[in-house]
Amino acid sequence: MADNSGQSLAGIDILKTMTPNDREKLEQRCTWRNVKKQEVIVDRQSDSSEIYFVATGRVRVVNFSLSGREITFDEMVAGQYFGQLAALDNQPRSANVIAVEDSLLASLSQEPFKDLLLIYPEISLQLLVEMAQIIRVSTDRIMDLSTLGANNRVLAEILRLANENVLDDNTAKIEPIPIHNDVASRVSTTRETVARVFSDLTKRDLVERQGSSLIIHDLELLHDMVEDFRGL
Amino acid sequence: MADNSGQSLAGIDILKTMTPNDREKLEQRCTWRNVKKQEVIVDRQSDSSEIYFVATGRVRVVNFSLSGREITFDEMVAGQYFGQLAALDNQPRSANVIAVEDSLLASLSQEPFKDLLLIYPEISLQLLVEMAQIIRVSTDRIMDLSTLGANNRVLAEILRLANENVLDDNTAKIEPIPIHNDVASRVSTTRETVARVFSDLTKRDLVERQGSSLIIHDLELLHDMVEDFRGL
DNA sequence: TTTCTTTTGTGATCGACGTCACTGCAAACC
DNA sequence: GGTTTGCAGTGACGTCGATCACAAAAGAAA
Repeated sequence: MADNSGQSLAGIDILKTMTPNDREKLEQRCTWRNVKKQEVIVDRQSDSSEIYFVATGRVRVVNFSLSGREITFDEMVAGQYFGQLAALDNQPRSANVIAVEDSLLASLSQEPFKDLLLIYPEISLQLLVEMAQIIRVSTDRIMDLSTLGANNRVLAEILRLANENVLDDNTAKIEPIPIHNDVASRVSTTRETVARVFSDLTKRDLVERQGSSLIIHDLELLHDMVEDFRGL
Repeated sequence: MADNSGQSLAGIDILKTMTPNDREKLEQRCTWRNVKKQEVIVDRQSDSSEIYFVATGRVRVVNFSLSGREITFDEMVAGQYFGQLAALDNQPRSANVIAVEDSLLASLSQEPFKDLLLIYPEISLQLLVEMAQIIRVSTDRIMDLSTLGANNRVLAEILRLANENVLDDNTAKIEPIPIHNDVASRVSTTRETVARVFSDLTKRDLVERQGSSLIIHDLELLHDMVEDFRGL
């Protein structure tokens, strides 16, 4: 007996312009799949080409070097999608996607996806805008990797996290404190380096641990620290 | 008296599905501009939002760190386009674009460009595919920067150049020999490092200079050298 | 030719950071 | 309770490659 609970695309942002009717039809055409934490959803170099919608949960887009080093590209949460590259150009998958939480996914084959783009030009346009954003983020990351040292990339990442939750004008809260290893894999360094930066910031009272969250005391100073190093 | 010679969009690949009639109308709506070698065409952080088509010539997409280090992202030649990110999402320019040769450019404002996308869904689709390719290249570059040392990134770049002009199965020709500084700026290292790698390869007879071109003697071995280092 | 300018080749130095190797916690599980 | 597993913190060491500093070629221009 199939459990159809929650198999809705209503929460998928990029599909929001669809008529409820069309959306229900699309729900039928999708393959629904529950994945467990840690489960591999798509494998780099494989030649599948569906696009996936995240109904619930959270997935991570990562690659590994042959030496086993993990490089994180992005995380998609409920309402978002991934796998659009192969769905568009039919080339092998450019990265792995792994569930970081138990998740419910809907996958749609390449052909109906492309049909959808032709029927709904607004979806094409939104997809273009969101892919433009991905390119911008990648560009920034390439700049960071090319011009900043490992310590400063960690600082820059802390700054990015802090800016998502600014308190008053010069302090911010990061919650929960991210796992060092995850930070390392997002800025291409080692967990040791991340640990050293955190511990240095704490010693200099720029940052303070409060339970499960991290308070940044001087956002501007942190910003200047990154900028200065960019300049040197 | 305006010189309209060559002001045609006929050679622009992404516009090839347009009717000749529509294309001529589009040519009228474009702003045409001759730029000289070295001239700056778009400036990072500026808030212009046109898309540019390269009628003739060659341009380079680059950024600079505050310290003056140059990072090259891409080069567009006659028939290609650039500036689509800002045209799509209206955010500030993500990079600078500089002419590397005297070039003839057509620029089209955001609004008529977006209209074009709605009238010609095929253009939207091709744009999506080409932006997917940009993301793939960026992803690979992030992987290279994260997992390879500077020397091996240079090797990887030589390999990429070599694969564009393979002779028999295991040798290739690179012509003209690229300027070390340009290579350095494409793989985020210094010209000194590039010079050392080239001179090392020459000493080991893996590579040979013949006039203005570079012969790669053992493509496979070169490939393995990069792979090995990826693995370590 | 001579004189600039651009590009290349190479040695010496030195600091950042990846790696290895432990220790110390804390949470989870039996 | 004890034991296991995952995460965090920190020292010691070695090395890769950026930087500085010239010198030599090779083109361009005069």
